[in-house]
Formats: sequence, structure tokens, C-alpha cells
Amino acid sequence: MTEPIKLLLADDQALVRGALAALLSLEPDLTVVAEVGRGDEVVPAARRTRPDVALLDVEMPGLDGIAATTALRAAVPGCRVLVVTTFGRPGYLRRAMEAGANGFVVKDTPARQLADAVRRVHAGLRVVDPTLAAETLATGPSPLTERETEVLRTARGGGTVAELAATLHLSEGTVRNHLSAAIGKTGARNRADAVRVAEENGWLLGE
Amino acid sequence: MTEPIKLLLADDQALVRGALAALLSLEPDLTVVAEVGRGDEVVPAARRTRPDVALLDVEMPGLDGIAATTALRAAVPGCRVLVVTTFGRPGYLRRAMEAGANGFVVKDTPARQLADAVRRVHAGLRVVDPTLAAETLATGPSPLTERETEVLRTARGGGTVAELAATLHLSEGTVRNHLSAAIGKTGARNRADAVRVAEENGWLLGE
DNA sequence: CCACCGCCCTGACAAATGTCACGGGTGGAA
DNA sequence: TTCCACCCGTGACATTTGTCAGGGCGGTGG
Repeated sequence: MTEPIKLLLADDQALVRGALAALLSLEPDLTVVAEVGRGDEVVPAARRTRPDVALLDVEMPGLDGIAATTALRAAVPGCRVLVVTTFGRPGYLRRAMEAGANGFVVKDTPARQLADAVRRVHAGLRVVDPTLAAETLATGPSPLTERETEVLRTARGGGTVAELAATLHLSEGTVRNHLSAAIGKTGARNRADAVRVAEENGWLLGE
Repeated sequence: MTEPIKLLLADDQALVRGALAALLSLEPDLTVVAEVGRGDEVVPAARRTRPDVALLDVEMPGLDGIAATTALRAAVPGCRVLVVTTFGRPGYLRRAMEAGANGFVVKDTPARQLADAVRRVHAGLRVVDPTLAAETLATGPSPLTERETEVLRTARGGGTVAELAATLHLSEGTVRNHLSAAIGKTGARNRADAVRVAEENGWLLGE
């Protein structure tokens, strides 16, 4: 028998993290060598423990899973990345793959498939939920321009145009223009609706 | 040695559900007798398998964890309920306790404490995160009236006042009044802001 | 009984929002 | 170079939104 596959787990919910560790430790060919709860702890832990595969959640404090993927691929090239996330948002998959992830698994896939996904990723294969992949192809990339995304992201907090303009150092008219464009592109009726749509599609990632 | 404690797990994310099962099955005095992914499957499964303790997530399709708690306490009185949730929202804890839950655990508690929480609940004790309990007492119950809550809940979708009025069978003026009252009570600036605040406090639960 | 409270509605008003047309600036692609 | 897309800004406009002051209705409790 060969060496077991060494795993790093990153998830902000300690209970889920521990449970995943228990689940994966049941497999004789897998061993968990590190667990972290923040995105910015991924690279330091990986440098220390040299895992073969890292399982990263997208929603994490410090650094989101996508950014952590980028950092990890740069710092420890030999370590493969399997992104495990709650939300099957098309934009997440796209961004994860662009960041260099080797696999993408949603948290409502059956538990028994997770170990297989890990093994496939370790073997150099790509693992992607086919349904989500189709959806991603269908929705296409974000139609929003960079500023529109930024404005929409800031508008999540629910402030007035004046406040948005102040925090973004823009004029009110410009903010309104960007919002109007975003509303049009998302097919929404409202600013709030536009924020919702963009968020559901994973177009508001980063920062 | 006595009989092991029989558990029912309810969580919409199959991966988390399976992982929790793996984690709890490591304990010799615990055994998982049922796993379900929807709130409305809790009672039927409990009738079949007669668990001693049910671990219920709050966010579930079909029936949320609070409503499932109420139904389960009525249908299978001998079964204790431990609510396990992602979000430590004050309103959730309050509602869960009112519904008859015996314990309330947030998903970022350490994994090793979960089995103890289960044992305490089974022994008839109450298990509550002290920090969250304090916060709940501080925030108090929802200041929103029933209609205000309903209007705010409908406003989550992000439609215009006219649409809200149509789906709620109310006049536009009334909808505006309820929204205005809700905005005042939540200390928000906006309709969107009010929705956000109310949601974060767990005041929008049910349906 | 009457006061009170929540609910529903009206109408009107100021403020915020969404839309449009326009111009100037920049940088990349044809 | 010339185009084109994006960015930033202006100003004006119709619509929507939030607020306020009222009034009517049905319960509950002193």
C-alpha cells in the first residue's frame, strides 16, 4: 500500500469542518493533516503540512475560497484544490476554475461521493458537478463591468445614493448611472432586486 | 452498558448530514437511526424509527427547523430536539425555544462538543450557547407586527409596491405604511435595509 | 361602556430613485 | 489611425418611495 493522501480542510464552521474530518478519516487511504477556519490561514498551514489536496469552502472570513485558491496555487503548486461550497452559484464555479481549482463540489452532493472526488482530484482529474457546469455555460460570464460590480457590491449594505457616492468617491449621478446599467443588465426592477440577482449568480465575489 | 442513544439527523445539505453522521457515529454510545433532507420528512421518519434525540437544521426546504420542532414535539413527545444552525440569529433561538426545543447549537462550535450537547439534551438538560442567549435577551422579541412582518417578508423578493400590494391583496398605501413602520422600528434607512436587519435578527421566519 | 391597539385605507407631500441624452477622457482592437 | 467600449460626469425628467395626518373598523380589557 502506498502513502495515504494528505488533506487540508478549510471551512469557517467548526462543526462542519470537524464532521468532514471525521467523514474523510473513515477512508483508509485519506488522512487529514490540517484544519483551518479562515481563508488567510490556508497558505501558512499548507506550507507547514504540505497536503496533497486542499478542500476549501468559498464563504470564509479573512480571504474567500477563490482568493485562497489563487494564493495556494502560487505558494504550493503541488497541492491540488477541491472547492466545496454551500451555494451552487454559476459564477463561483467559473471563478474557482479560473483561479486554478481542480474540482468543484456542492455541499448537497451525497457524502459518499466526497472521498471519490478527493481521489480523482489527487489523480489529476477534474471534478465538476455536470448540472452546475451546464448552468454556468448557459448563464455565461458576468455582464457587469468592473465599476458596476463595485457599486452593486457597495449597495448591498442598503444605503442611499449619497452614501454610496461618498464611500466610492464618485458623483451621485455616476452612481445612479452605474446602478441603472446594472439593473438593466440583470433584468431587475429595483436596485435591491439587482443586488439579489447578481448575488445569486455569484457576480459579487471579491472583497 | 445501556442502550445507545438513537439519533435523527435533518439537514438539507447531504454532505454536511453525512459528515455529521460520521462524526457522531464515532461515539460508542450514539447511533444514527435516520437521516432526512427536508423539514416535512422529520415527523414521518421519527414515527418510523423512534429516535431519542433529533438534530434539526433551521434552514430546510419543505418545513423550516422551527416548524419541524413544533410538529415533532406534538407527534413524538418522547423525542428531544437539538436545533443545529448556521446562523446565530437571536430570533432563531427564541423561536426554537418557544417551539419546544431542548437545545440550540451554532455550527461554529467545536466538533467535539456536539456529542456532549446530544448527551445533555438526552439527559433532560437544556443546551444553549451563553453568548447567543445574552444577545437574545438584549435584542428582545421582534418589534414588528404580524402584517409588517408579512409585508417585509414579501418585500424580500425585491418588487415594487404595486406588486407587493397585488400579491398581498392590500392597497398600495397600506403597504407603504407597513413598510414605513418597519423601517422605523428596525432603525433602517431603506426598505432594503429594513429587510436586511429583520433577516439578520431572525424576524422573518415562517413560510 | 369606553379607551386602546392593531389593522386597513385615503390623500397628499417631499425625497429618493431610475432613466435618458449628452460630452469628454482613456485605452485596447481593428 | 480610427473605431469602440468603458469610465466619469452633468443636468433634467418621470416614477417610485417614504412620511405624515387623518378616519373607519373590530377586538380586548379596564
